[in-house]
Amino acid sequence: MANGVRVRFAPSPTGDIHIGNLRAAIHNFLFARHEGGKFLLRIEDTDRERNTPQAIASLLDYMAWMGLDFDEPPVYQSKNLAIHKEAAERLLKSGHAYRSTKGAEGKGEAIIFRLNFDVSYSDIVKGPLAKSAADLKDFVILRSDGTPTFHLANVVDDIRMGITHVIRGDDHVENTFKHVPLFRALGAEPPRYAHLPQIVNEKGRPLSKRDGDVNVGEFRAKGYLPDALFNALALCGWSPGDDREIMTREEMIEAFSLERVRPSPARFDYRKLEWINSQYIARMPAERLRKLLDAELASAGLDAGCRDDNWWKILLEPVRPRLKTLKDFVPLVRTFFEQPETYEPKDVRKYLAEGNGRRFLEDLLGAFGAVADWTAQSAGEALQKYAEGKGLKLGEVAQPLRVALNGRAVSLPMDATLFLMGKDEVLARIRRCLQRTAGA
RNA sequence: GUCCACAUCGUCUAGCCAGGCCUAGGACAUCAGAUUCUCAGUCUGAGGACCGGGGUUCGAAUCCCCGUGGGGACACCA
Repeated sequence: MANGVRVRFAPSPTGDIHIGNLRAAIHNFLFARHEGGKFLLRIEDTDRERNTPQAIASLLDYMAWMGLDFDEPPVYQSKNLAIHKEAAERLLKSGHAYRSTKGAEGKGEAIIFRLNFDVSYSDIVKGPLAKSAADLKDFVILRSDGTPTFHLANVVDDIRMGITHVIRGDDHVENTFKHVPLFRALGAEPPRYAHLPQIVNEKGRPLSKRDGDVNVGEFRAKGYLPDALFNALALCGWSPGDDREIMTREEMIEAFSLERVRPSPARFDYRKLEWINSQYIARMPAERLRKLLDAELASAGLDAGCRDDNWWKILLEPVRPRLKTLKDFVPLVRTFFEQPETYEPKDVRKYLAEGNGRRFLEDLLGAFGAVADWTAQSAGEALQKYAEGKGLKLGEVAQPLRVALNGRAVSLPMDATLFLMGKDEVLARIRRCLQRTAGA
């Protein structure tokens, strides 16, 4: 099924990947995989000042993080400079271009491509597009300093790489009227084009850095999973045509087609990404999740070294549905590593000062103390039995206990909390709370 | 200003190309109810859209025209 499809993602490495570009990369990837073709990477590193080695390393790192595996070694555009120049000279000889100093302000002669004829092409997502000679004008392909412009470099490299489909943002639609004739003048058949709609912000304008959260790095830092981001971005401008939204990569590959990409701009839905992320967390294998969460603890300076498999097993179940992102984890479990610094006054008043909360806590000291084998089940049962014995609803004792253990009336379910905290710690915290809130 | 596309719930979209199956489907978000030891989650339900105007047609969200709106492109940037 190798039908010769070759596509490329051609970012200029400026340190981080904008989600608009990332979406283009994803669609290129999906298309290549769907067609059984090749997905290539070309690093457009001709701007030497901005394109540092670290920027390139970070680009490669993000590609790997997203699982955007390319099929051939990356092509570095900066290495093709001589070839670009040679192409410009060939166009000069063939009469497609000419030398001129126009608009250069004394910089010397540049090579200009002659564009004085009608151009048309058929875009896979936008349909047939045409421009008449009157609306087109000659353009520079080789600057007076001998360096190629984007248009020349882009086209020459695409020819060299055997690119069959160019899938990119639709801010390039107009450029294509330059690129198509360039391909022909260089004796090559132009590739098929698919221009992806822009991703816009709240105001309908293209996403810019000022909007915040536009770079992959920011999403990674905020605890989003690469697969969730991939899924959300794949759905940006594209849909499988049925009602599926959460899809595995294989399902997306299977369903993907450029014909189904919408031509109109799309706002990126951050809330939906959040939801998608929570879905991925909910479905993720426990082993992987544990590894990721362990890293979260480490970066928060919390040592989980002494926690065993069972501890994690008990923890994961109630934690999963509470995570929208990985960053929600530490606040949920900090209480298992550190005593509460303060007791929420509102909760103290409601659950300890006003009712019989303090009495319950004192009783619980005994009830818990009597539990020999401390598990989530046994600790939970002790609590339940105590409540039943008093003719109380579980909540009536659970809430005061929450305040004593966590400093506030919100926590994971009590059975898990009791176990995860450990018997000694539970008893110690109850005593401490009784002391600190005495007379409150 | 010129040229080019675009326009369905608050948002992302299905439907449009091949007009009737659309009293316009799904998802996120919102609201309500249920479950419940808190918070989440889950389940059930509700509200919510074819930009406007003309045409074509027995019939238009779907085809055509005009208008409007927001956008893109007009560099010796990429």
